[in-house]
Amino acid sequence: MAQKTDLSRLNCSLAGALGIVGDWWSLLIVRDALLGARRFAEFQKSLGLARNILADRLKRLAADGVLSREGPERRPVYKLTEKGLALAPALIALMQWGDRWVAGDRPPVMVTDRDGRPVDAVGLARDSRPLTPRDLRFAPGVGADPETRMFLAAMSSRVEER
Amino acid sequence: MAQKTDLSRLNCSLAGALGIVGDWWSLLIVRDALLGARRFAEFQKSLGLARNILADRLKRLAADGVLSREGPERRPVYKLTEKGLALAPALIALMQWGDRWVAGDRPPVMVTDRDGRPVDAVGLARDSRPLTPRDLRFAPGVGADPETRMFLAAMSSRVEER
DNA sequence: CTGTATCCTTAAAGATACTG
DNA sequence: CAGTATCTTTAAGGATACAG
Repeated sequence: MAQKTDLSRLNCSLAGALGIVGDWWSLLIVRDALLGARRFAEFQKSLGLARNILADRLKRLAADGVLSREGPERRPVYKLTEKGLALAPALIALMQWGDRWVAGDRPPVMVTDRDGRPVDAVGLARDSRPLTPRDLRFAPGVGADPETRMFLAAMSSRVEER
Repeated sequence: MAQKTDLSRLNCSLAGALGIVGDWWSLLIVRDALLGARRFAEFQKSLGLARNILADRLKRLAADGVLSREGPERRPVYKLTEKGLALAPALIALMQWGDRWVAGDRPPVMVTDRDGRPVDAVGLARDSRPLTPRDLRFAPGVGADPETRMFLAAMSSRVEER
């Protein structure tokens, strides 16, 4: 969509993440891979997207190191890399949000451990003590540019009213 | 982008979530709101997107109950609702993934508690015991349709090889 | 300041035919 | 089976002018 805007200029790791999995299909492909999908046809059938789009996304995700492409050239198998697996917490958190706020507490998919026991709600913590979103504060990190510092400084004064 | 595909047909809470915050700007707007942004001009300056796009996104996020629009008609203030605040774990998780895998451990923004101490990495757990992504399993939930059940059944046999 | 209204560009998505 | 190659459509996004 006329997206010439380069999100990377935003000096924000969220924007960086969205640059890789921020389109409408990539995260769903990662989801399917997490569920066990391996082959082109499996993703295609599950998601119902056009073949050329799927081919493009698989290529990009592999180029970005999220998926690996293994096996025979003619019939390859896609697997999540460590980088791709590391998306699981974010992905599950988003799924849980959808369960609660979109699906009305009627989850289509239940996420469990190896023994079939439901996982906890993904939450925020500091030294393992739970934190609410209102407890959050933000400060410039080592990668902050001057603009980010300005913005955070301007915002910090009123974060309390949240 | 020629997106006629209705993600909601996917019977998946992740798709449902992406239907609301799955475009390139919405999550970044939520991020800014979490950081303390309140006004139209603040979002616009921070993100640098076109005014009409921002207006559209704010409208949609408000319609979806993620933001509330308060105060004077002429100079309203946007705040996160509970539903919007509930996105924080997913948003922070994605930001942390970007910190680690995109920004190369040079986070532009540091997330802390009220006392300025960094929050924990958002992770998966079951009864407060940490879980790795490879520990995850999936089963049909109460909202699963027949197609989802079929897919999960087909995938479950090989989730072990992950 | 906070939008709305237009116009324009472009890239994303879909459909489909073809190939090794 | 797993793509590639084309072609077309359309909606997202940008720019800008205008308005309350």
